[in-house]
Amino acid sequence: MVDDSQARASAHAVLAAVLQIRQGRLQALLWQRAREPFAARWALPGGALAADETLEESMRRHLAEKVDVREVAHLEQLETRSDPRRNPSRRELATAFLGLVPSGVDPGVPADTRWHPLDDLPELAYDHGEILLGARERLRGKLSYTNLGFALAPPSFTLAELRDVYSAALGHPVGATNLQRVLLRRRLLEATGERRHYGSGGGRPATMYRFRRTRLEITDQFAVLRPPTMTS
Amino acid sequence: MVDDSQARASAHAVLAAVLQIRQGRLQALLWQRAREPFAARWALPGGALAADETLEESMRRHLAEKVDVREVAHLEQLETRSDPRRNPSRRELATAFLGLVPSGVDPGVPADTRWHPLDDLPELAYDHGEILLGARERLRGKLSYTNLGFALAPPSFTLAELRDVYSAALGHPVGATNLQRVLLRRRLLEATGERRHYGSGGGRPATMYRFRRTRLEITDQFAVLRPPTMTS
DNA sequence: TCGCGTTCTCGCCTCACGATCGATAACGTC
DNA sequence: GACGTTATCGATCGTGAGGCGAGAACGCGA
Repeated sequence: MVDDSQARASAHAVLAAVLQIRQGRLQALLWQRAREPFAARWALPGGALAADETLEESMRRHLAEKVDVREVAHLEQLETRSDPRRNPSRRELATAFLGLVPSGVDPGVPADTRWHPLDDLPELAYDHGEILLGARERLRGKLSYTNLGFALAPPSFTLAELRDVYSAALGHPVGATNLQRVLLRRRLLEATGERRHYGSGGGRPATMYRFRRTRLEITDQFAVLRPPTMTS
Repeated sequence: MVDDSQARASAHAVLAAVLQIRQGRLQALLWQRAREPFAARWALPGGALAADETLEESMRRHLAEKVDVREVAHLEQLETRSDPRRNPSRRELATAFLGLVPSGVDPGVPADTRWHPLDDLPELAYDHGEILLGARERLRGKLSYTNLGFALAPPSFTLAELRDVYSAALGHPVGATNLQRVLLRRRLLEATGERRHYGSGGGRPATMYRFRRTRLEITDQFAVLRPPTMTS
């Protein structure tokens, strides 16, 4: 155990914005505080950094108390918050993370923990509200120029399902036709060979796809000022 | 003063990758360590976080020891490094920053401090080499979809000069024609009304431009999966 | 003053890519 | 087997980036 003076002095916390598409909406994992400060307010999962771990190790350790960490398909560091007054009781830095859980799974969570849609949030503890909105912006940006979709989509899916995932995450309608062409041209998707129905009624069965790679990759060099086209 | 146990326990540092285009090359501000560990190695400017300041305030305070901070046109937080072994002498977290100095000015620096081209670096202390390369990647990305060029370019410039700035920062040739069209279409540049010569000999004088805004702005919504075009 | 080299500026063309729409394919259901 | 439903694909359009070359605007020297 660390003694109290060390714990107070080191005071570095990790916080996760864990996001998942649930019921067609982008939702975040929050838990309700029991004690002061901010008793009864909702907060991001997290906790104190220990002496011998990296920030990411610490984040996974604390997340494990709330969800099955194996369900988290992507974890990435965001901003480190440092306002001396962000925690009223004591000076504390906090490094935020973005965690993504694929759609479809429903990890068991403790009694004090619940999913909340990002477009209908309660008031949050500390600066967690800002962190959450920042995490959503990061997600939206990276969905467009990386293969990050793999972390939100189920292991395999029809294009209609994938369209709904992207649409919920981005917050605006997305054309399925276009989504297919873009992701196929970038070679992000491959057909599994199976087919399945989307809705209840009949109709042509959709071919199922999966993401080829499940690690983050940059897939779109930014348009402007690209190096001279070297056509092979 | 903080006592030793607190200083050891809190051990959070800030580090800046300060970049500028000098002699047509992207260069970083480094200082040469006098003491162990890593004596005689080159290192990023920075220092310890104090108890009552934010990370950015701390970063500006420490930077002031190396350069005139008023010359730093942009300062933005990067990754927080947390490997327990990154500092061999003691556990220390470090939050990295990206700082940009406009081309043209030559801030006075202390005797132990010098500019080094990023494509010809010495071996650096700690993990500062990785930080520096990460900072360059961030810069290159943001140059393409924001107005960040303002922080590297002089207050006013010809298009040929601006092309050289972008070319040095991006590491590949950039067409002046195209650069003009892109930046004008995005309304990032405006003509100052003056004209000036670029090289030594004669030639048509170039019109001078400046950036309209000197705060970071996103200027290019990512291409993919854009919301439906709402033509006004 | 008149050419001449130099540098910048602008317009035209091409190409790649996103967006949209309509036609066709592949099912369930009655 | 006809019909509604859903998925898929191709054709087309618009837009923006890249490339090239003609002309514009200078300095300089004969």
